[in-house]
Amino acid sequence: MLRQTKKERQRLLSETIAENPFVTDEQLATQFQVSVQTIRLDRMELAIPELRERIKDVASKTYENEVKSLPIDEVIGEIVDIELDNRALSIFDVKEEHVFQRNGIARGHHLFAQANSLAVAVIDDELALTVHSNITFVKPVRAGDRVITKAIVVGRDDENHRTKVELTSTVNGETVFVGEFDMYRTKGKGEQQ
Amino acid sequence: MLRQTKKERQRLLSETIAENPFVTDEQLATQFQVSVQTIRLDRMELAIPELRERIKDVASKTYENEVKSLPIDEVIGEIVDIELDNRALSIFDVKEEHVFQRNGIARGHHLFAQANSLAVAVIDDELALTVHSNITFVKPVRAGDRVITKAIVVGRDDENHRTKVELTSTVNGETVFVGEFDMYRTKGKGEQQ
DNA sequence: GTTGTTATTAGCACTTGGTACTAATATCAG
DNA sequence: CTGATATTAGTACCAAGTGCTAATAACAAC
Repeated sequence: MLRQTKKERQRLLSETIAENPFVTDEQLATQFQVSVQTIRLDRMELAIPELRERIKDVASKTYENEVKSLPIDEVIGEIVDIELDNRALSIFDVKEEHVFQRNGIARGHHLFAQANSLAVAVIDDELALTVHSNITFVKPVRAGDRVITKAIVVGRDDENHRTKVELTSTVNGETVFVGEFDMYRTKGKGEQQ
Repeated sequence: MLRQTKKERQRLLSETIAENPFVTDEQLATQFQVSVQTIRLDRMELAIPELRERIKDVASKTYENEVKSLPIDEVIGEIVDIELDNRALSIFDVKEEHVFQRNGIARGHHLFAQANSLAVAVIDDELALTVHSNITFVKPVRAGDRVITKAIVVGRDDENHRTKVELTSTVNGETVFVGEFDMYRTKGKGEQQ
């Protein structure tokens, strides 16, 4: 072969373009010391679109995201059972939009959101805020999984307006997430910040 | 004047392009019922670049803050500065949809999401997952607040694929959130490419 | 009405970064 | 040496423009 095998060049070409989609065929031709036509043949074989299309793709991806801001709304997960100041249960179906594209594992903050929502909901008070929490992601959760989260109120200190809630999330009976939440509540004694 | 004053058309033109930078002069000409040349004169007077430049701008904005371990679109808040495996900074503007209607205080999981996203992003690895975290909501955050979150990688244990990241969020210089995140990463020592 | 000014439209050459296609040449393997 | 594969060259064409000149059109003022 010449300077480099075709295969090797195409491998590097893919990488180069992935790293910097803004590169033109001409620049690539110079870089790999081949003709522009060769680069074009390579792109065709590798099904890599032309510069403008690549840029457009990058741009439209950003644009979609800027518009939608955040998909987390009111309560994450559906509360199916609740006994105020005692315990609560919610269900959250993990979908494609909740997972990392790269590895299909649910982003931690969605599991946290479900737990946090439930911790807030279980407090029988007008105002409940999370003050502190200690959480562990035990096992990866994937799209299609149904996460069942259980909140149990384990302690209450009205002196300091605090309530402690323990959260456990499971998928098919297996624990995937555990957390301890310290919640602030107004009721009990007076003021608020 | 004709159908519309020049001023009014140019005002709408700016708006239209701001809303959708992907529109061509021809489409604009049809929309405003004028010739393509008029649109071009308008763009020139308003100093609005051509379609391709606009798209390139949008694309490069995202690409500037390129993150190896994670496409930027999966991050809550905008990453404004990053030094992989060292530190990162993101900005998140709290809006009405992020707060409790009842008291106007931001829901904890939004702050967590920003912190968690940033903790994932700062890891220079293909796969980064939150394993454990200990967080404290120091002070309530409200709609309109601009939350600046800083992530600092404080420790790394490649034996166990773990990296510890410290997160601090501030609003107007005041700390509102702190957290310690234990992250899992695939690549251990010497496995960097 | 005629004149002046601004606004609009038309047309042409040229640019970038390509596609699509054909044809020639180079390189290597058996 | 021959055939397959790889590479290069060259042409016509496209989108979405820029830059330029020139012709109209619309309206306002005198």
